[in-house]
Amino acid sequence: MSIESLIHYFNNKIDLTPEEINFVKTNFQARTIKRRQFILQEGDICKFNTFVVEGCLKLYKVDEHGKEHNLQFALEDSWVGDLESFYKETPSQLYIEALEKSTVLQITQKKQIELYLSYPKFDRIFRVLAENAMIAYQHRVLQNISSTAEERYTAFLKKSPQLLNRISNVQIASYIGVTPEFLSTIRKKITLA
Amino acid sequence: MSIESLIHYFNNKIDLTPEEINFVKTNFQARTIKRRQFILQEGDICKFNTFVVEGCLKLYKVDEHGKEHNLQFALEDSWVGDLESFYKETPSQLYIEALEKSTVLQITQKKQIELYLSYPKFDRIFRVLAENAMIAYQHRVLQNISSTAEERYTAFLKKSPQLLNRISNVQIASYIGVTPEFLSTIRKKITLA
DNA sequence: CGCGACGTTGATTTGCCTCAACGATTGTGG
DNA sequence: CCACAATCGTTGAGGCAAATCAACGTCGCG
Repeated sequence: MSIESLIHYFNNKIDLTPEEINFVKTNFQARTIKRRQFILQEGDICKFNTFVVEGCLKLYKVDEHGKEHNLQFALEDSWVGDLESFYKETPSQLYIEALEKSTVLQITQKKQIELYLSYPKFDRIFRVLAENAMIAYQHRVLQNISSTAEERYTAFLKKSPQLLNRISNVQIASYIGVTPEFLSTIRKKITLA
Repeated sequence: MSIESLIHYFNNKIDLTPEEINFVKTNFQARTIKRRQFILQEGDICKFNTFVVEGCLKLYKVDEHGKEHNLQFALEDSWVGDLESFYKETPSQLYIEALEKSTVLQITQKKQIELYLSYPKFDRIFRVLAENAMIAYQHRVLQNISSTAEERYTAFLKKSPQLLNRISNVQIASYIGVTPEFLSTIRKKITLA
């Protein structure tokens, strides 16, 4: 059962009581997502907070010219969602789409709030998660401001070498903020050097 | 007393008990910072989480060419610190410097942890703060990837018009990720249009 | 008063984009 | 399971947004 991996994930951070385990088991819903299937589209309200058990999804925005800009790749044991839309119940500006066939566990906003109110331990767990995500985005802002595309690409490779085999260069280009064509010239330059 | 503004700030989110108020009063330390004074420098461990009562500070990085890149302006009723360095007790890569004479309230890492352990309410408060900060940085990453410098500047003006009178264009340029020279040509173009 | 930070302008350079084209992979429907 | 379509990765020519470098007047602060 995929729910076991979520229990295991939480226990790795702070041990859960039987009662908490029970709440998690009854309020997270398993779901399988096909490749190219969406679990969130622009204009929709983000109904779920999503934990990835297996597979890979991307969180991205489509700009006014129709171009996609990747904010996040969500792999095994990570969370994905548009938190702003999720908590405030406002229309999302983002998309979440599966890059591979994936299995996920989802909780509704109501139940997520109930989780916090009933078991404050989860305030702590999700506080730490949010802090770490914030720190990661800070690094990314600094990198976008201060580094060249080549530096961003090599930093990406260093930080996420596992993704190289799983994700196309088109997706990586969109994540680091360059066109696929220019990423190609970067890659050529690197292999020559 | 400046501590009252912090109590008020917390009460605006979730009402504090007398005991919690007492903990806050005894564990946050007031401090005044002169203009151009640092409360964090690269290489140091970030010893404090800082609440700004009055004034304005900037959080920034200096790159290998000696250029500054602003991550955050911290005004009244906001928090500033290098959370990564603060929690992990690792050397910081960032600077925090006062842009104006400021008064702040600071808590040490030990006491911040104690705050969470003794009063889980603060896990919730800081979870929400971290989530909101994360969302703001997501927007900034998307903007850096998908918008021109002119769009970033007008978005900045729209979101933070109060800052125009308080902060030099050099600082704003560093925040939106352009050179002061180019910001100047952007501003000229806008006033003409 | 004088010095350093600021804001601006202009000339030149460069990093990256756009558009177009092509072979190689991948995926999929019949 | 094959054939065709779609996506991917690459290359090249040309163009634009923004950086760099240099210079200069202004202002606020010490």
